[in-house]
Amino acid sequence: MTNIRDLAREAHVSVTTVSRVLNDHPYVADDKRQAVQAAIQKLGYIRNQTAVHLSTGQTHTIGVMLPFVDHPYHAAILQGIARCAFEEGYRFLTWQTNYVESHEHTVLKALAQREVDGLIIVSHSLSVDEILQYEQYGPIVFCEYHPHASSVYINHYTAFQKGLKALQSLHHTEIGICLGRPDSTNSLARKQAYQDTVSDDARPEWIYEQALTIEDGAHVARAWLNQSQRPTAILTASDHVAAGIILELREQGYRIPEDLAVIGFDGSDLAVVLNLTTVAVPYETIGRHAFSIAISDSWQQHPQTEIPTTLKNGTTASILCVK
Amino acid sequence: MTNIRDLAREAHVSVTTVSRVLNDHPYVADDKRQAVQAAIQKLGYIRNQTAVHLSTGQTHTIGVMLPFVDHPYHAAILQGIARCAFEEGYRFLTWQTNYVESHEHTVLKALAQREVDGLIIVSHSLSVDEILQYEQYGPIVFCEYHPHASSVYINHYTAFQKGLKALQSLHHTEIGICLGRPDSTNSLARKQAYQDTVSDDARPEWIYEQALTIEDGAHVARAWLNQSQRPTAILTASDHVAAGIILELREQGYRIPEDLAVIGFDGSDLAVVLNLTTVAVPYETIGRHAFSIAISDSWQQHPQTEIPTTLKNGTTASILCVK
DNA sequence: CCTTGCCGTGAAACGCGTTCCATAGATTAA
DNA sequence: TTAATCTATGGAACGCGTTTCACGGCAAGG
Repeated sequence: MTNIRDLAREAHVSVTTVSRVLNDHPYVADDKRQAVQAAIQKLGYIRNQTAVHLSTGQTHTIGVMLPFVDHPYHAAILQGIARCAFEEGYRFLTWQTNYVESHEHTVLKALAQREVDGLIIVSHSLSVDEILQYEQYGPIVFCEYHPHASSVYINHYTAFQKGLKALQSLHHTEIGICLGRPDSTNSLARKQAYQDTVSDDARPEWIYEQALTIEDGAHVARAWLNQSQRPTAILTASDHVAAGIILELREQGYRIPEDLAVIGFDGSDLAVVLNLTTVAVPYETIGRHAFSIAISDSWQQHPQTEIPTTLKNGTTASILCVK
Repeated sequence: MTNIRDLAREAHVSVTTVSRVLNDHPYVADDKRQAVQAAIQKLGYIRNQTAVHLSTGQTHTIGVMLPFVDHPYHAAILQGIARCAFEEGYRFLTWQTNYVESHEHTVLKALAQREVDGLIIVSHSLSVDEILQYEQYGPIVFCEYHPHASSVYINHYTAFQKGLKALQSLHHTEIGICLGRPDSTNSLARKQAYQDTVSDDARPEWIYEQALTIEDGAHVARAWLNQSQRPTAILTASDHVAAGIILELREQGYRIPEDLAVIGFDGSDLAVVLNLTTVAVPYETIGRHAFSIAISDSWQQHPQTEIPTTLKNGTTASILCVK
């Protein structure tokens, strides 16, 4: 493997000059520049990026921590990160943690070990304080709302409220909700929105937890079927869950939305094919913003960027469109 | 930032000994080992991975080239790679190329520049020969069949044939197919399977190309509607396209499968919610295999690993299940 | 004519962990 | 008892690009 010292010898210049040519530094005479370029051609030189990384102390790489890469919601954020990273000449490393804390620590350590210049945390189970201890090693940007950290987020409180109010405007008073991991930041905000919005009508047995997948949705549907007092509408925290509920109930001969109105969350392809009413979230935008904060200096101010959501009409909340 | 020389000074040993402690080398006396560990604690030393990479000439990182990260099919492969990478203590970098050749070159250059130890190519538009020129810099594993390269693949010919034969066994003789990028390796194999399997009934106007997304599926449906001679069944190359066709036709008042039988491809969530008959592909398995080949020495023999597919019954090819 | 200041160039240090090689005492095999 | 190993340890080179600093030359400002 030829290196810049070989080039310097070949071109009869110093390594400094070679480095200048490589980095387009202006203070190089034309003849020397050409001599170096000729040497590069002749010896087939290829720059060793690892050496650059060590020398500059930067890897031009951002790490992404997320529980699963194959959930459409995460994939869409990755998409945004990927786009932005490419444009900026950055790379990104993805770590799938499955919400295992030791795995999350591995990721944080990678920042400390300077494997990456910064970290984007899509979702996590470690406490924010614990994570923020690593901020001394580089920027950490959350894709969730955290008041004392850089965060790009959607307001799950108002987003959920949007869904609930839509159901109320369709004269539903008996409304249930589905949540994912019950103690996650997002779930807490959603639960709060539920309690505040339906207030007197809020019922603990109408809060279905641990609902993340299509199968979980089917479980929810069966739980609903077994209840003596059933809500007439359910707002879910993901299109997958909404899909599971709808499929299971249709299977059992129930009609959507006549027997149960359902609203999804995400605005995924599933919502398109099932014509779900859903709270659409621009995940790609979240990824883009998170990335650009991670590579700028602005992260030090812990900027808060709220990304708006929109209610997208389908036919699962009401045959008539929700206005 | 403290480094191993600081540690050596603090612990009154040589840097070599420090390095040995860090790497669990046996030839270190217990007292020295403890002295070093104490120094690590005291000075808060954190290993600089970049220096390790430069020194060892390995990055413990594999690059993944794919056109889009948010397609479920690619996300599932990534999932497999992510799992395997984590288990092996490797990292992976994802590059989204959008099938742009210059972007693909960027990825290949990264291998040459030793940013990654190897490359997994999920899908590409550059020629295989061009890509293989970079094999001198490290392993390159394809997730498609290429006889002269390491590849982990599903046999698109037999997989497609499976779908076609299922339709034939349902007494369809007028069968159309949807393809993605018409000249991709996969499409060529599929086209061949089509021509061989339906032979006399193959019709160029029943080969719908450039069909990749749900919307593309809707286009196909409209094209089908406008044809005077229509196939009675369509085998698609992705569940998205199948979904698009079905939704558009249902919208127009047609019935699936009575008016048109449809079979998808991938075995994605869409297939689940629409109860699609589909050719299920274990993408995660592909990712796992590709990764383990990339980090072993076996790639040099250009191993060929075929991953089997299965036909999954739904209700879009026949009300009765396909046997 | 002298002082700034910019241009062009190179030696050497730097970032930092790994590893080859030499050294020396302690064992074990012969 | 001697030769051959094994254990333990350190110096120094290595991987390789970047950057600081110093220096000579030359043009513009005063």
